[in-house]
Amino acid sequence: MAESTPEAGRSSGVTAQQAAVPVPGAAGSGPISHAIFRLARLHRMYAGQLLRRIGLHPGQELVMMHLWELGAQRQIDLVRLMDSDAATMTRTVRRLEQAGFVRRRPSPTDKRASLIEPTAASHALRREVEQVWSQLEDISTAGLSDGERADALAALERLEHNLVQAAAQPEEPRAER
Amino acid sequence: MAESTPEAGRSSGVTAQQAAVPVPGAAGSGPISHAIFRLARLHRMYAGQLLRRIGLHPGQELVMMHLWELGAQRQIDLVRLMDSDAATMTRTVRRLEQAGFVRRRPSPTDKRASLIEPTAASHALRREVEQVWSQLEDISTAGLSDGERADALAALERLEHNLVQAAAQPEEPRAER
DNA sequence: GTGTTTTACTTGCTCAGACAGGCAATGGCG
DNA sequence: CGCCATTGCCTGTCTGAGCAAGTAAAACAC
Repeated sequence: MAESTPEAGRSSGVTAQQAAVPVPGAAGSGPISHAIFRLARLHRMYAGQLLRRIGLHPGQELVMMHLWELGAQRQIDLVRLMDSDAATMTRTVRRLEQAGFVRRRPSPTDKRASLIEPTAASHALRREVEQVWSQLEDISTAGLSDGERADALAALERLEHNLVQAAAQPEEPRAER
Repeated sequence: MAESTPEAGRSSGVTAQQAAVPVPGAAGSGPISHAIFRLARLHRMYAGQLLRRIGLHPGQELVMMHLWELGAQRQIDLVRLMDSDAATMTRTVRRLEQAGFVRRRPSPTDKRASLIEPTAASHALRREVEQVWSQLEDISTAGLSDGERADALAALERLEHNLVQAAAQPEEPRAER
């Protein structure tokens, strides 16, 4: 009785089969929501695998990309760019610093802030990170025509827009609207 | 110089503005991938907020939904259903047990395994969890026609399918096959 | 000047998630 | 029967992430 999925084999690394049908009945109540959940899970998992190969943890690559692109930034700037958390950024920067990818420099104008800048050693990573991103994009959009990609992107952004809107209005403030 | 986003305001709770434009240049290299990332982030954040109100952490609701629907399950079954991790499941079940939502019962046939079953107290949660899911679905798909929802769902599943496929074949092993 | 508020950052807690290691029960095979 | 690989579960460790609280500097008051 308990054995429902006879093919459920490997449990580590890249499990593919189950990810396709994780929640049997719950999918009925919220198909889109659930699809977002599954897609996010897979995407995150895949990105994590690719990033680990180059010595980064998920999230760290975003910090590095911003730094490479914009140059030295304060932590609060990184927080706002990534819509992250100040506490998380403190620790992420510290780990990137320990890994030798970033360096801290006191801000010349603000003693509270420190400027985070990428080290020379980190530049070797840049290519690899960009490769990971393009690889992830290729995998995700494999077999899609340009039109289909545009449609998919539009759909994703539409959903995102809805959530952003909802986040802006915590609870429908008025019945009419 | 460091002040690039003048409107960047609140930093706690539901930040909406930045989420719409988090990665300026990186979005160019991987628009779909990045849209998935942003959507996942928002969706996760919103689900987390709704779940916290009913006393659950993200992920716990999935365990409970499976238990409500399928009845007592071994941990390994839950792991496979959710495509989760055995270690994570150990701790999640322990916390749900401490919260009084599940109970452990030794398996009659396998001394290694224990059966996890929802408590009577947990049934009160079921409605709330289902409400959270439908609320999340409503928010995500607000203003979408039936056709648009179907399109969005298809797009999400198409992307998911691609990632599942890619996960099944770690690195293109052979050109033919 | 002094006082208050805001800002930048840090630390503490708790959670999920991934990985590695380990332990005990299971089940197959000679 | 006994050996041995597998299975189910647990612990330790590391990561991101969220929330709460605290510190120090800055900015803005008066």
